[in-house]
Amino acid sequence: MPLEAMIRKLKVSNELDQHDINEIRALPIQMRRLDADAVIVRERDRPEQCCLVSEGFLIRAKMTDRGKRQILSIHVPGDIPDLQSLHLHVMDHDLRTLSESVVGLISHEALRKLTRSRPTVAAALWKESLIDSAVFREWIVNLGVRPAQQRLAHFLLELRQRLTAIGRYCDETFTLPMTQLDLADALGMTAIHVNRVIQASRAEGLFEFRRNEVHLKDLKRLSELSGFDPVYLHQRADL
Amino acid sequence: MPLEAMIRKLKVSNELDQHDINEIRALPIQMRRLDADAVIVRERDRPEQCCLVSEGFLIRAKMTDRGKRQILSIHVPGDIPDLQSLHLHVMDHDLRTLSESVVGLISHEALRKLTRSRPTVAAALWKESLIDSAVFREWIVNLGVRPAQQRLAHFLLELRQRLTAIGRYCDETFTLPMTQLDLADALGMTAIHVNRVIQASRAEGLFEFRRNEVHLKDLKRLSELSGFDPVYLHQRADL
DNA sequence: CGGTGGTTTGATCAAAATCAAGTGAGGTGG
DNA sequence: CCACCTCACTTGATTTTGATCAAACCACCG
Repeated sequence: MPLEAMIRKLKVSNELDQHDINEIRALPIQMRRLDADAVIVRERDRPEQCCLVSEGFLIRAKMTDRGKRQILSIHVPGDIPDLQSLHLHVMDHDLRTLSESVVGLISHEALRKLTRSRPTVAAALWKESLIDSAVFREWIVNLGVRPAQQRLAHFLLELRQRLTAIGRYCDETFTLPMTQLDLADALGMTAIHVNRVIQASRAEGLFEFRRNEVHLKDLKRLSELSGFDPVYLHQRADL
Repeated sequence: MPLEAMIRKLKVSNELDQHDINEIRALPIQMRRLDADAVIVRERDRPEQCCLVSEGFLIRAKMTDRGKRQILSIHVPGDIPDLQSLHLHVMDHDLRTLSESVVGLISHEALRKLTRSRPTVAAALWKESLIDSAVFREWIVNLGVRPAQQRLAHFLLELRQRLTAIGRYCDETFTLPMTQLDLADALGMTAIHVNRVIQASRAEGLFEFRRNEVHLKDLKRLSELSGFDPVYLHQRADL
């Protein structure tokens, strides 16, 4: 049922009619279970299909010539993290699993056929990639101007918002299968510093982060601190 | 002739047939001259048209609640920096001129009509927005992992590459109407530090930057230093 | 001329990186 | 069942990078 997750996700920002939905449901999809930390596509690959997340967490990341890694985004069920490969034929970054995951592979051919036959779906997918872009912009702001603690808080609040939209956030708690080193590579800091920021935040009663579980304890102060404003996620107002 | 610049730009990454090109040429466009540092659209606006750059430089930027500014991207003739507004109705950032500029405004309505009648053009525009996204990703890497001097060098080399594609780079020299403060806001550092990095780079014979003119003196060392690799710009191989 | 915006310099400070050891929990094999 | 291994996390000491503060300087412009 990963296509259901995709439909649900698309509906977060798009209007689709029954016909569109039926055509999406009819997409040929090849399910695949993947271990944690498995490579899905690598920089410079030329994939022939897109990857729809069904279960688990994925990241996109880029390595520099100096051997440093920058995590570019984190992906949750319903996302199609390599949708861009439909038009950009060479990958400019890696796509990997964070945790054990289930993904559905959909061939570019099938997707292209769908976008030709259903312009509304094409527009919805285009829009998804534009939201993806908006998330990158906010990530730039996060790295560029926010100090470490605010940066982490903002990251967590974004994730909270996105997980809420797919019904995977409740009791102010969610799963986040990232090590402190992963967080460091996402937030442009060192693991040691991430650790110190986590401890400081814990001491201040902002949130707990233990064994891949995040528990947000003071949403109000977290959003003041981080300046998180969900406008850039372009979700429908009624969510 | 700003539509010619757009066509030229689209051709950098796309194949368009004569019919497509004719339809693009037929787009109704309203030309406008703008002063330096003029606002085109602001965060939270809901624009009804897109802005095609004809002459000059534009930036996209976001302000935080703390009053800090992060520049997200820089735009040159041929770009449509707010193409995303076609599908994302609320602006999540500002678009302003850097220098005195000429832009062409094209209504969303006309663009939507064009994308419906010419699927190839729709795909080309989608692809442009995906390249935009790829540029954001590299910007994230720049902010996240590269130290100040490499960061600036990378920024300049990207600009060089993009200006070359539109024929505005020659003799290893190009116009860059940014103050050191603008550079600072783009690169996530302070103007003072930008100044020191520029001076150091000048002393090392890497480049000169005076009165809005950049002169690259040692391309080889600049690219080694910055690790610049143009793959992410997704330009056609034959450029 | 004096203002103004941009650049430059120097001195000091703070945030985060780096270096160097730990601890501690879970998993494996003897 | 326990020794031990590994990976993640934690702590402390030290250094570096870049930020902040303060004050010129300089060129262009009205």
